Amino acid sequence: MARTSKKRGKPSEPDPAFVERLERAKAASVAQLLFKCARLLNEQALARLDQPPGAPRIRPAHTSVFPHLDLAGTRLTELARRLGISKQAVGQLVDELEQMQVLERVPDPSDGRAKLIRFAKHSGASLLDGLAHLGRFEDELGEEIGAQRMAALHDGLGALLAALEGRGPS
Amino acid sequence: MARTSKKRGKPSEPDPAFVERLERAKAASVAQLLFKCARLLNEQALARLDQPPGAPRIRPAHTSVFPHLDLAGTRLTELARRLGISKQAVGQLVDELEQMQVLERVPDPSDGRAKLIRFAKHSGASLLDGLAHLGRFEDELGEEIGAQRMAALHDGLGALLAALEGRGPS
DNA sequence: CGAGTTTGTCAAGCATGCTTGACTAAAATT
DNA sequence: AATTTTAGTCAAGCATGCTTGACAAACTCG
Repeated sequence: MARTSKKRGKPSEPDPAFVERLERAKAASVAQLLFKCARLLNEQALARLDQPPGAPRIRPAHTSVFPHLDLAGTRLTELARRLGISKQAVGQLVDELEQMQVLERVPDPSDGRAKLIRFAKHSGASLLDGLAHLGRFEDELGEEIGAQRMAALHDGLGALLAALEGRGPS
Repeated sequence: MARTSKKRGKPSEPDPAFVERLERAKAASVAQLLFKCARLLNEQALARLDQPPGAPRIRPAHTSVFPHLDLAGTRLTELARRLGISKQAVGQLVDELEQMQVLERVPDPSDGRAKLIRFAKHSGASLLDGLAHLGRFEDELGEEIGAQRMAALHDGLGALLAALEGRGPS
């Protein structure tokens, strides 16, 4: 970092309007924080599960499914609608989670075409235990940064999400 | 939702411990909010630029570079270090941004090997203007959810990021 | 019953955002 | 001067998380 270099005459680059635009471009601070946090949070949360390296692992995309699952079971199409992605994409996620015995598909008694997707109530589902453990992770972080801040974060994110959903997709 | 199905004797599935684990697994609320917000924010922010469909576009990964750029220019290796990714990955991002005339590479006068990466002060850089416009997007969202909440969000995310960075990579 | 819709699946493909490995040229170290 | 380190690049590859298209079986409606 030995910036012993030259600055002859001019003080580098004065250009004021340029610098302003530039600072603007750099200033996506909340968005940047959001990204980094999301990335790190996912990363570390999943690292906690320390799953076998070779076998199919639970990946970030999988976790997004859980909050949309009803206890009684939810249809694939409904899941796709809630997640805002294609049925096929959900199907793949469910396939993998089923293989890991985290979820299970049962035929919908009220519709022969449909299947209900729900948590497997399989006793050996240690992965599900691991997932539950992830809730703890959040609690820990809450302790670390303070419950109040965590609550504010929850509130702010909720509002932000509402604002975002309110504009984009229309 | 017409749950006309069978419930003989038992009220569905009483299994209390199971349900608790399950709710835990579903309860990654802050993390889920974080993800959705990050995704939507990126999506909508970039949609604002409405760039030509055929040509190389600015993608989410690009924007993560800007906050780490010094005005005087920053070396690729330093950028890679700050971003926590490989030099090659940064190189590719810079390549693309250079092609779009958003950034430029200039030889580092103090080191013949190195190049300084900085914003192109090219007059026709309408893309940079567009990027600056993204700052406005955040401001707008701030107005929508309230400046106070936005500040709380900023604070909370900062703390969360610090907590996350403090544990993981060690 | 027959037309049309809906549910889930099979298959293939693609954009993104990285990675690792090998290499050149310039600098620093000895 | 010889060796080692550092800066950047070239090339290839891969995991992730989707997509679109086509389809069979089951349901709904006329």
